[in-house]
Amino acid sequence: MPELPEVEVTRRGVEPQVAGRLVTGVEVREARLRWPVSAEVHRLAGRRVLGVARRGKYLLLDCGGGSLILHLGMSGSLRVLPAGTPAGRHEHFDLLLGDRLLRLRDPRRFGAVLWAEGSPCLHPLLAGLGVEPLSREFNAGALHALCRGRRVAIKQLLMDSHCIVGVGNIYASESLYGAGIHPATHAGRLSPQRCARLVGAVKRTLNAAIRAGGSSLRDFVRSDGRKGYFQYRYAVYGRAGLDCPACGAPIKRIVQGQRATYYCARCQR
DNA sequence: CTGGTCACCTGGAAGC
DNA sequence: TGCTTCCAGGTGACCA
Repeated sequence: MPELPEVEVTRRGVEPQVAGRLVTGVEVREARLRWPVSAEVHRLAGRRVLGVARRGKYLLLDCGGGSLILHLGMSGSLRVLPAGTPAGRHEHFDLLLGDRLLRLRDPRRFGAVLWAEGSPCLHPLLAGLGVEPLSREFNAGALHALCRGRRVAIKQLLMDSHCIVGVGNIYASESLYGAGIHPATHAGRLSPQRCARLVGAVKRTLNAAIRAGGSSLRDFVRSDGRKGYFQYRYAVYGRAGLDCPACGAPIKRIVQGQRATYYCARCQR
């Protein structure tokens, strides 16, 4: 379930384990991910990992002069393990770093392992990305401007990575609940005041999830193998028919853009 | 440009 | 028990 919080939790776990280390090799056991693992990835040996950044749901391993781009898709997770640890099913990629390795497991293979020469932000997949929701640039005015003239449901706009990065299906529902906004509201009809409430709710929701180590519904584990526990804190996601924690009304489930949305019809208007 | 739909892939749970 | 159907964290490509 890697949305921004899971990717950020992964980044924070991975960075101290890999920064400054020399790449001693690469193992690709399955190259058929969302895109074929790019050929340049095999030539990483000899480069040094300088740091680990995040842009939206992408992890960027800065190798100086280029970056390894990792995406966890729907079911991916990254772990740091001792060198030589045998690989299990769905463990498609290892970055070897001397006495340890960084391993990608991704059962559904919607993830990606790509190489970006030079600045990763110029890569076609990253160049068109929207605002980082935890940055100062994501504020009421910015959200209101993004919404202007748009008829899409606000929930779908929140999830549109060309507008705002990192907010996926879980945290979109949770944030709209936090803001008291009905998920089907046309984006262009939100007042500046409601945009301000939504910005606050998104930031609070994402930060709370990061503090909880993310959500572990099925596949996600942190880089040390521990699970996150934000899934126990959901107010609405996956809770159709159960009581709203605030008012007790039954949580509703609708489908928007072929994705499930959960909300409280009493608390969210 | 906008909004809507489809595809990619695997596995777990629910239904019959 | 066994087979079928549905559903799941993402997002680029394609269409009208």
